[in-house]
Amino acid sequence: MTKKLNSDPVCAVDYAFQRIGGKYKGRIIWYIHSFTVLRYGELKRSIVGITPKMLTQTLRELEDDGLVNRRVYNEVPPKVEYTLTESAKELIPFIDHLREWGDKRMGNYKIICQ
Amino acid sequence: MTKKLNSDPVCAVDYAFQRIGGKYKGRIIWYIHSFTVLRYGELKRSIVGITPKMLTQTLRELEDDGLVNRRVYNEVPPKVEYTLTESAKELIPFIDHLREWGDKRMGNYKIICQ
DNA sequence: CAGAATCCTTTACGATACTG
DNA sequence: CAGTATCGTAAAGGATTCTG
Repeated sequence: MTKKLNSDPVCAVDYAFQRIGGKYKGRIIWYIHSFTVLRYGELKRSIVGITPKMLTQTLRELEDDGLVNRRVYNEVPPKVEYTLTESAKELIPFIDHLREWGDKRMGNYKIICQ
Repeated sequence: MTKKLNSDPVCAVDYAFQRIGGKYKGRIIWYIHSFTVLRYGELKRSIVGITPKMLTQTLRELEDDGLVNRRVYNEVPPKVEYTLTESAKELIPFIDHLREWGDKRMGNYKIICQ
């Protein structure tokens, strides 16, 4: 199973934050957007330090919420590609805004991302 | 003490989400923005179900992160007002966009907020 | 390669009572 | 009114091992 239900959202802001909150969701969406399409292993290498469990779990939640598409190729070795849905793409301009906002204020933390 | 350090953000997106994540931050920012200025008790009544502990803790984190101003009047009974900083105001278009996005997709949950 | 399974730790959050 | 303090629960996240 993917995850416990979040507590019911009490408003749209709340609802939205529940979908894209969590430790990795913002980054995952941003990375997939940056590369248009990413395989599981590529994501794994991009999100430094994430465990396979968390990556899978987070991707499933995003899929369940209609934010990412999961495409499985029937090959050996296996190949799975992740892309953003149209719904998720609507979020990009403002995740970008958020990124700039964060960038301006990060100061010390200057580990590069993306 | 207000809170444990979040794990170090690894990029600007991450950094930003850490500042405005959590169960109540989005809503608190949104409410203060809607009313321009809110007292502690008014916030308490707006954020239905929040405990004083969580409200205080969340407000302190927002203050520490430079997102809200806390103004204390030296009166009896006490009076404390919260407003958004310029930095937080930059986030409003983003949160508004997010709110619209959430609103479009909420479906069932139609408890009104604001 | 792309994960699933299991177990465990940490952190967020909640209930309740009290105070200047 | 605007908080603190203490204690407890639940959810999020991590480590490690295994598999089709």
